[in-house]
Amino acid sequence: MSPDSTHYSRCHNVLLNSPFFKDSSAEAIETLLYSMTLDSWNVKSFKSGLELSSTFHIIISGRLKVYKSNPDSGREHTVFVLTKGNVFDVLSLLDTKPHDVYWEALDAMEVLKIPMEHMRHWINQNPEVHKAIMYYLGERMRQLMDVSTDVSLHSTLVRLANLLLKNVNGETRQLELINDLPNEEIAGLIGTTRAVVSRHIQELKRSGAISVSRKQINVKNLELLLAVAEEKYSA
Amino acid sequence: MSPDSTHYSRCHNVLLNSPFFKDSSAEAIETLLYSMTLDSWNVKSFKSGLELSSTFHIIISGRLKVYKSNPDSGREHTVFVLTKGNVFDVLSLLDTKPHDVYWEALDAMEVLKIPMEHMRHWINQNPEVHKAIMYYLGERMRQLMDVSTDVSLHSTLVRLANLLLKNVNGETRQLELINDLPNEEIAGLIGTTRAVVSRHIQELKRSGAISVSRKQINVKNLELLLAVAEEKYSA
DNA sequence: TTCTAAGTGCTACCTAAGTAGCTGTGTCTG
DNA sequence: CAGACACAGCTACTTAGGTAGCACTTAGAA
Repeated sequence: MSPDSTHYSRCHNVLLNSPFFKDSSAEAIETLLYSMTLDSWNVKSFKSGLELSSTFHIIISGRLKVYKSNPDSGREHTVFVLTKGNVFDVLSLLDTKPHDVYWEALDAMEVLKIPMEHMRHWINQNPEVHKAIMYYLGERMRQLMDVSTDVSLHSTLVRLANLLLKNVNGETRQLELINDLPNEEIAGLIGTTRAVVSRHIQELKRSGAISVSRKQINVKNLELLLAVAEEKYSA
Repeated sequence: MSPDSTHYSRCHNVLLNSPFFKDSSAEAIETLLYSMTLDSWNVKSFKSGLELSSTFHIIISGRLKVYKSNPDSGREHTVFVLTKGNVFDVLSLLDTKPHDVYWEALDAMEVLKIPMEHMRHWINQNPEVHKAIMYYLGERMRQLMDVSTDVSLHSTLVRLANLLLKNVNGETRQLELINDLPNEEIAGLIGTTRAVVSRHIQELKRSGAISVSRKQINVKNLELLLAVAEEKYSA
């Protein structure tokens, strides 16, 4: 991407604010940006592990879900929702082992891409980024630990309440990142099915914790939602 | 630990073979070993996140389970079983955020310990280890991804079969790492309860896939077990 | 050796969660 | 503007998995 592209400053900004590039020098980032290409993906674009093992990506805009699926039952479980400044696939960067994870765009997206080998080379040239990368991996691992035990330790109602709490902005009380997702996607996020989510949303609505309109959940009573999440209140 | 300790060569060997120290020079490892202390832990020793955030550990012998628990229900879910050459807590190494995970020794253990700050300093002095650390983290993340979706995508029977398959030695057909664990611990590993594990073990026994004696499972029919794991056979 | 605790196997029961299917409604597209 | 989809809500039903409790066995400590 050339510095005189109309998108350049926007992309540059995303990189500067990305936790992944926290310790990178401005020069290093500019060098990197120079060898990257901006790409547009439609909503619901689908990628599998194989396709992404040879190209490294950085999200400029839009959301991407990372999920595993069981082809027999058709069930899906979303592990992450990645957004602006996040990178993928970080595992393919570390080694070349295969990886049975799928990716799907939740919105129309803009991504910067670069051949995996270029990225590895850039990292070797800029060893000061190792620290930020490890920090980034730590953050991801922390999230994964939570996801991994969530399903067996908590009921679906509690998981739903926790999902809402994790994504509600303390100030504005607005849902972020997972707003405007259909029930089906919410189900994937907490490892259950559409019907069950719908059922629990009704419960939370009836108890006054939330209000609902099409593809939109509003948190009405944060304390109540907290009580549900802590298994103190059974809705 | 001084080089003339009776345990020195054994510890030295573990470090040399640890994936975490793969890229470290012999000198660097010796320097590190010099400022570490060997400690013995009893079976069932229990540590919480707080205690381990200020000291870094390497396992010399014995197994350690890393788990999360729900104090209300008493349920536990084991995320990892760490063994010789593994290190903990790797997350506390990367940042200082708290971490609600628990550790418990499955056997009597020997661990090498060193203050977290010392370890961080040693890593800074030996940047060539960054690569091995990232690789190690990648491996852990891969495992976590599997754990995280396992519970919602597969039935307990399938998870049990998978657990056995993952830990069976292809050559000897012996269970490794998780052998001699009581049903209760196996339950924790697949995110369910003792009674359910017992039930499914009976099923697998009846179908001829495994044979069982006290705290011991033997794989009898690998193909059958594979069929169960792939949801082709319902036992 | 005896006694206790830990571990397993099993019965009977309960319920949260999953399945199937239908209706009405809002939204996008041709 | 019309038709097709996508989505939410709801009913009725099924079932895997969780709970409780007890008897028997084995291992290890006293």
